[in-house]
Amino acid sequence: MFTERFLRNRRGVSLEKAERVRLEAAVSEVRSLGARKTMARAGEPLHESNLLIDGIMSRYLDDRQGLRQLVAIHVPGDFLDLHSFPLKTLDHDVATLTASTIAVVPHSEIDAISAERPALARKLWYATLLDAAIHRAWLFRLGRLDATGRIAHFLCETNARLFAAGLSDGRRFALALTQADLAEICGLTTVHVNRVMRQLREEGLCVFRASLVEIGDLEALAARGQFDPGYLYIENDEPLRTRKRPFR
Amino acid sequence: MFTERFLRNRRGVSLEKAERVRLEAAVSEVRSLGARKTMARAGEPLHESNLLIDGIMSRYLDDRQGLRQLVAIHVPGDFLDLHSFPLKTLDHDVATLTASTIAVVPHSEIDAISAERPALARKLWYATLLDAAIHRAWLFRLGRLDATGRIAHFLCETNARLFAAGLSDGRRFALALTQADLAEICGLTTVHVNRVMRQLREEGLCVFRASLVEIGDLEALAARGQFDPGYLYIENDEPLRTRKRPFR
DNA sequence: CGAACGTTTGAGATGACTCAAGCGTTGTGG
DNA sequence: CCACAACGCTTGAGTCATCTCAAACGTTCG
Repeated sequence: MFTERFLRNRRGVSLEKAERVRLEAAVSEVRSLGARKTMARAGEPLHESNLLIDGIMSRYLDDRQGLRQLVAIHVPGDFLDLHSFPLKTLDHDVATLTASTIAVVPHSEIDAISAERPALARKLWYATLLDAAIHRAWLFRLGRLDATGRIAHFLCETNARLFAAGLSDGRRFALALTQADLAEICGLTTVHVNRVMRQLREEGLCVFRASLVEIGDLEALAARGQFDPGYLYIENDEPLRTRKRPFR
Repeated sequence: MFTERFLRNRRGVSLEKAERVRLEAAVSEVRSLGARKTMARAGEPLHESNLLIDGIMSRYLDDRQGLRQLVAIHVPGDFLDLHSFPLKTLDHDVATLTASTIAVVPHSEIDAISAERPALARKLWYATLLDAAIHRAWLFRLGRLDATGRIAHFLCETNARLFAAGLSDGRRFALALTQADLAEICGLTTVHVNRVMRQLREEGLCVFRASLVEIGDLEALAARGQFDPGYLYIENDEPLRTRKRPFR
């Protein structure tokens, strides 16, 4: 039940019944966190990892003026900071964006799992590498796309991830982020995010209002953000696939 | 001998003698590759991973106009595309930048290792998460730093990584990249990279000429790029540490 | 009702880009 | 051994995307 969305709809790693039972048994506690709360800080030694059950969380790095760069967001089903199991400490901070519920898994349990069940351990490894693949897509976004492309790419990605988790129908989903959050994700200013959102709205590509994203033209939005869902390793991703179109 | 530099000087994961022997035994072949050769393409099913022994390699994503964004570079000691073991296919291309030598490790061997030696398997996992930590630093670089900061940050990072591998004295190292490579790494144009390099040279922070990087003022360079080596998990990183200074 | 927060819009500044051209070095074939 | 092509580096001039600063408006919540 806690693990219902974990690795859901990912190619080649569907969890067997026994594995799911084992993972459920590893949960020591369920916690609720308010919106905008820090959960872990860079450098702290950690002894547990957390499965996100509900809510949106973020991982970020601060610059020397106190501005943030988000390096990841997490949606329900993600195994948060599983990275801290091999690494022991994190290189970044983790915080909630919206109010969230997490299932706590002590590292000692993951230890036990990796000795008992190499196949399940490999699926946990896979989950962390999916995060790395998403990091790479974010690098592409920041390095090669203009402001409109970055927002378009992010919205397509989030649509796809929520679709895999069963939280988007492929066109429409709840997302309680502010324009300032989008700015910290896309390396832009809030003001400019606002102008881009207006443009996307006026062109009919996407409307983001009252914590609801409605994609008007997925094909055009994906083209604008040069988005291809391949890196998310989603099984049955037909509703997300679009014809590749030339840029602009 | 192939694994001499693998995880060298990383906190908490020094390889035991027996582990090193096991890993050496897993190498099926050693290959040489010329400069600028593609080694693996996105989407291809892979059945082996490679330990980089000598040379510089890159991982990149193409945009729709054929421009590249590099998402990682690899230096000797890195386990290239170990990601492909859990993921089966990669989401990006891998290519040499300079002529390189690699030790091939079949996935079947990694499979055997993860059943036989959970502790060593966890060190392999750790190595892939180090890549992810570096991705996050690159995200910070692209999202929050200006052109000069990006180049400064990249040069500090590369200095630190080569230092860990025993290939930099902490101030001076060989690096056979072109300004066009730096542009693809930092999300800039070649022309602008050239202007930034001149500026760094004129300010005495760093000279990059004839495939040799000489850092004139590491403290100032690190401050300019807001670089802190923590995310590289390097043991005995004193020569790399600098006082944190306000930006600019 | 007022404070806090998020969104929206305008005007002007600027960092990085584009286009264009020249220079130096290296490697190769005649 | 020279000529020339290929490549990488360098510089200039003009343009444009995004930022900064500033202010106003709407909504929510206590």
